[in-house]
Amino acid sequence: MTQGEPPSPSPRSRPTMREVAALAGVAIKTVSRVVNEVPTVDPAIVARVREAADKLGYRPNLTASSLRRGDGRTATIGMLVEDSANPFSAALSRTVENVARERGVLVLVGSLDEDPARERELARALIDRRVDGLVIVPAGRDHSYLISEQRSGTCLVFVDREPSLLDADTVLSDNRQGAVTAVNHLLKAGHRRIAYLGDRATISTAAQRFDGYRHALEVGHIEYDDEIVRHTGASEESAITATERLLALPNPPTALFTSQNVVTIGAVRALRALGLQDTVAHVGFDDFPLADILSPGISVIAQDVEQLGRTAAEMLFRRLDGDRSPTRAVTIPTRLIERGSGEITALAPSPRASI
Amino acid sequence: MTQGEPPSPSPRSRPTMREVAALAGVAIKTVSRVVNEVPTVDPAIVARVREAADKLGYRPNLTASSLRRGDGRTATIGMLVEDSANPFSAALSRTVENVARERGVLVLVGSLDEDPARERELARALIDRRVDGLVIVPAGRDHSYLISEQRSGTCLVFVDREPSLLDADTVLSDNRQGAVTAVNHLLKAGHRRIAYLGDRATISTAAQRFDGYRHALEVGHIEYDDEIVRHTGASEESAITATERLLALPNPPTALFTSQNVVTIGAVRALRALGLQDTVAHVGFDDFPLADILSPGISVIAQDVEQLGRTAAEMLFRRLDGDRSPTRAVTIPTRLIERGSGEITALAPSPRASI
DNA sequence: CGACGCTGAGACAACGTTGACTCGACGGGA
DNA sequence: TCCCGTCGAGTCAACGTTGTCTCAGCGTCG
Repeated sequence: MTQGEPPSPSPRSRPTMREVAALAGVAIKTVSRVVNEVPTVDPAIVARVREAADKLGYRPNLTASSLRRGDGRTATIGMLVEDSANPFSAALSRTVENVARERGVLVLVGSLDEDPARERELARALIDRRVDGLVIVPAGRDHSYLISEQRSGTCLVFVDREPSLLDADTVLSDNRQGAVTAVNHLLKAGHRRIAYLGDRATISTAAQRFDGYRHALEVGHIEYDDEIVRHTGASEESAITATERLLALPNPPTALFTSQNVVTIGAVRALRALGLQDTVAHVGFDDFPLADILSPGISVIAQDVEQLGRTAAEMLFRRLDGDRSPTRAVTIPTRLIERGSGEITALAPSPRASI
Repeated sequence: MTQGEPPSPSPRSRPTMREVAALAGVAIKTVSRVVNEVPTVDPAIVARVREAADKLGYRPNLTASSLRRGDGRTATIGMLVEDSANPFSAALSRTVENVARERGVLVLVGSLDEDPARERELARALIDRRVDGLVIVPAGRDHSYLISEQRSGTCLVFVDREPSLLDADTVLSDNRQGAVTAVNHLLKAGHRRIAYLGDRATISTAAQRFDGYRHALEVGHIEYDDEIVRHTGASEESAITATERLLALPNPPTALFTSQNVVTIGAVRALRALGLQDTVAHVGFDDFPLADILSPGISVIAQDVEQLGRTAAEMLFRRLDGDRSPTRAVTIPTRLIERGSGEITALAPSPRASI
């Protein structure tokens, strides 16, 4: 296990402009000008300063620089997601990172795990580090604590879920319409008994998707039945249990609409464990990796995560560039991807149902 | 699309200690003491300062604070991964985030996309922001550019891949042994013609896994055959193509060892497209979500990502806490997970092979 | 009763950098 | 030839905070 020598016998501290200036025989300010590529410096001096900087391994201190600079910008933004290891959050933050990269901006990422207290803590921690702006997939239902920060000039953009008690730019998927599309798709395949399985109803996206579900049923003249509706949390286990219970009902659903990717995966597992994956139709909200490779492939309402992230990041940077227009709420359309599971047609009433 | 009113008519700047001090009628230093919870302040004054701070929405400026403080710590670390949207990278950075969280440290994440130039740029960008330390999954093969940074006191820990031309703490999976286990598993099922499909051989993990592959063959007295070895990049497309070509050979392999998760997924797709998923045995290196739910389930050599990330983060923080012991290289064992695809036994020479 | 220690708060400088200003040298036009 | 504008480099202070020192007030003890 042991490898090398002590990493650094004397961890001498980082060289500063002062030292570079001394070595190059110029004033600190001249070093500053060279570092910032101010064009009015004699090329010979530029060369001398560069040489001295390289020799010392000088790296500018952006922390000090942003403190002194007029705009106080740190070229860093914060991103708060539900869980950076979850594919949706990961794809979202990666997109934001890509947009930020184009501008030399780095991203501080924090995971909230659906904990409103953690949201506040992390938002504060980011603000204390003076990030230029924040992209937030909120966990909480009260964002008034951000009002003063917003007023102090921190730009905020909400993605995937809307802010509450706060006026801020927002980018959402068209959750309601997506759910309507999903349910209509199942109705078209002849299903009349379509279960809803989703995240906790306090989460705004879940609520919107549920609303779409109910709306589509209503338009389709299907009576709403509480018994086949489950607002489980976003955990595979609870989704599995809920699915098992639904299908064990005396009058079980012939189709499932699952409104979140973890829930969808739980349902997929449960259906396979019961051997019902080719019997019970299933459409999930949110695409997920390998959904196409299962048999049957899982039909989903795919969110355009790339578009969500890119739009949010671009809105943020537009604000940072001085855009003072009224806040906007942008809706990104979703798309039905047919892969098989959603195209299973309704059976004649099952034996169980006819008992 | 349009929503609210202008977000902030006058984006007045953030309150400072000076303003809090003025409002509370005390000296700036006293505010500092209250903020830092120095116990020698009169409770009445503490209350007055707190009130003033709340009223103004004061938030300390960690940027300024870390500049002035003796240790210059920013309570921020950097994490460079291959692609934060890839499940392996995402899980790794999430683990690091969790460890950091316990200490109130935030994580700046950057994706390298296997680009050594980007590695250098991002490492520099992080250092310029004076992160306390760096956890790196390197893309490049020369890390000497970090020597001076290391000497200047920036702590570095490498994960998943080792540093080159630099002595630094390292946490690796036991890649060679994992590959040996995979190949042995296939040998045990009777396979004698086992293809290797992996990432570019310049990547150290890929090289180690390839080495394990060769070693296991040698020990098993199987002659190495260049024809069934492909060092494709880590893209699904190239893995699909490579798999197709391998199986179209006059003497095709009866088993596949894929040495990286994206490559594994590509191979899985290709096998299914060819209808060979129940015929050709397959073990992949790296677990991936839903590997268990496919049919057959994909047998894998699972890395203990949690352990990798946690160990790396803990090593980093130990250094930050002043550990000056020699650098260490820790190896994390891997684990074979049997799910079906790796347990397919060798067939009698296929018709094609006997032509 | 006076010197002394202690406690709690303020004054001041400094962290590394940059904005605003200054100053010397040089060149061109009157 | 002289003055003024220009250009390039330097001086100084300040960003928001904290380490160090100072100092006033008070209680205590010989």
